[in-house]
Amino acid sequence: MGSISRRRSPVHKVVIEADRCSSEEVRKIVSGLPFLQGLAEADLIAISARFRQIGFAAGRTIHLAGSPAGRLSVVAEGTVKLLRPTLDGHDVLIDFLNRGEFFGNLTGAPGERNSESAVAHTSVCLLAVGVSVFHSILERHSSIAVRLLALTAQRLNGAHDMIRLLSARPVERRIASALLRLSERLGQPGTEGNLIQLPLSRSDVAEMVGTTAETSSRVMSRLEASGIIETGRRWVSIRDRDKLVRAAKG
Amino acid sequence: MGSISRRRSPVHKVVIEADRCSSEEVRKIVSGLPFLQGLAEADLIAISARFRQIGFAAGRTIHLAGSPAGRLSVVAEGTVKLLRPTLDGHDVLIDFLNRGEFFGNLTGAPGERNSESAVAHTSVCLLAVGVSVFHSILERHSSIAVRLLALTAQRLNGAHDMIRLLSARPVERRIASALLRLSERLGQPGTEGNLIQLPLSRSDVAEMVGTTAETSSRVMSRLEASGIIETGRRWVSIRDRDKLVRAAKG
DNA sequence: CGGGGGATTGACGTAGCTCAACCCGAGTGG
DNA sequence: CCACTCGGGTTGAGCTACGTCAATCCCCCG
Repeated sequence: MGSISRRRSPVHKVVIEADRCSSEEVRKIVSGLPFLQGLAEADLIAISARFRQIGFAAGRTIHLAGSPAGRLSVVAEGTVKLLRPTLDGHDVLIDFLNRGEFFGNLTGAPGERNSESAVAHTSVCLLAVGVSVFHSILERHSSIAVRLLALTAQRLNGAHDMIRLLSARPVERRIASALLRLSERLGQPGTEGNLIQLPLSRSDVAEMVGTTAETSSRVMSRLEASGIIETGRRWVSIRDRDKLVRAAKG
Repeated sequence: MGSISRRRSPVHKVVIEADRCSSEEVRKIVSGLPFLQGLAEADLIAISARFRQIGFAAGRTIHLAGSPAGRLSVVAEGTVKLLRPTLDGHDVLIDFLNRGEFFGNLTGAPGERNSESAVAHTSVCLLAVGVSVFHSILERHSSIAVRLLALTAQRLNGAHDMIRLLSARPVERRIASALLRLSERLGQPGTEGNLIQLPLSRSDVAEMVGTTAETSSRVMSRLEASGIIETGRRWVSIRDRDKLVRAAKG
């Protein structure tokens, strides 16, 4: 069936030198941010100037849960993952954030603490502002708060979706739902179905749906054997969305 | 051990006639809303006037997931539960909302749809505004958006906590965590430890942590036998928080 | 070429889902 | 005020999904 044996990961690889993003596009990215739409050109330029860029190599920790939330960060390039530590030590993978999505201190309130750890899943470039600066921006341009509110409500919605997903009981249902969710958020239609644009290991999936890497491997092998997905080392592509939806229902 | 045999539920019972809340306190409640703090007296009064009160008897559906999100509602009295329908039909209990908490269309954007069903868990009194009115309030008093943003960020935080909780694996851990969460949000210190101020059945707990009513019953019996909680028909009280925390760790 | 991280696969034991019977307490209607 | 009913809770007996431990393989990268 089809051409399964694609050797290399089809996921586009993000490479950024350790401490720099490509400088030229910063302004463009900032201006393109969803929560800054509708501002006057002059304001946009002023605001852009307040963001600093920071790069992280894949795997580096951006900040730890519990640390003081000193800034708001926006993903300019690459993927960040948010992890929340459990009471018994290890981490739960809460979400992946891609270009344009933000994390850290959303409200501009001083004294907050990060409630999750942020880790560079690929190498990433971030645009960041300190809380106090961000707070003053919010005060000045209140329309931003309205837009941020909408985006945060959307994120809340996504989190509730995750909660729903996690209460499904046969693990296969959880995994199928998780893959659907990811492919909706990050999927790119291509020749071979819908590739999830993100390096995604079995353990990543496991940490997302609350199971073990072994079980996740078994389930995904099964899904692949049924022609529902196509997968390799750290990548997954949806081959038959309808069947995947059916698997998510049970 | 102690006086287990408390016959009647110690949870304070909310009774409201079917279609009305006690009218007098509406203004007071609206003025006390966290996201309206700091407004001028005159504005507060004007805004209060836009809220209408609606009562629901326990068990009635306030709105269904998928229906047009025509208003923002605030809980004035009683408890509302939010349910999200799963792909295979039944519902997942996402959260309980008590006095002062809001649900529905947070952003004032027209055309949105409710992403979860809201059900009166006890009899409730709601204060509601239509989206368009709410939108105009937001436009006019932008500080409200900033506060709403903070509250929504907090809710997002709570949802992420729920996600973490749900990935814990022995069911006992999930249930212990869920009870802790509830008691932090709703607990009231009393003679017999920390009572969760909310009618809470075994199935409620089950729907929250993604298990069955039977298992939840077994686990809670075990917890009671170990002197960790005290529980009866639709109520739960924490007797030994430390041990409960230990149970949540595993 | 060697090392390491990702993935697969097997064997085994148990947590917990399912089905089912049963009890109890609280409303409700006569 | 009693009887009935119904929803909530408990408990038991299987059966299986899946967690655990362990061995092996295979890319990828240095």
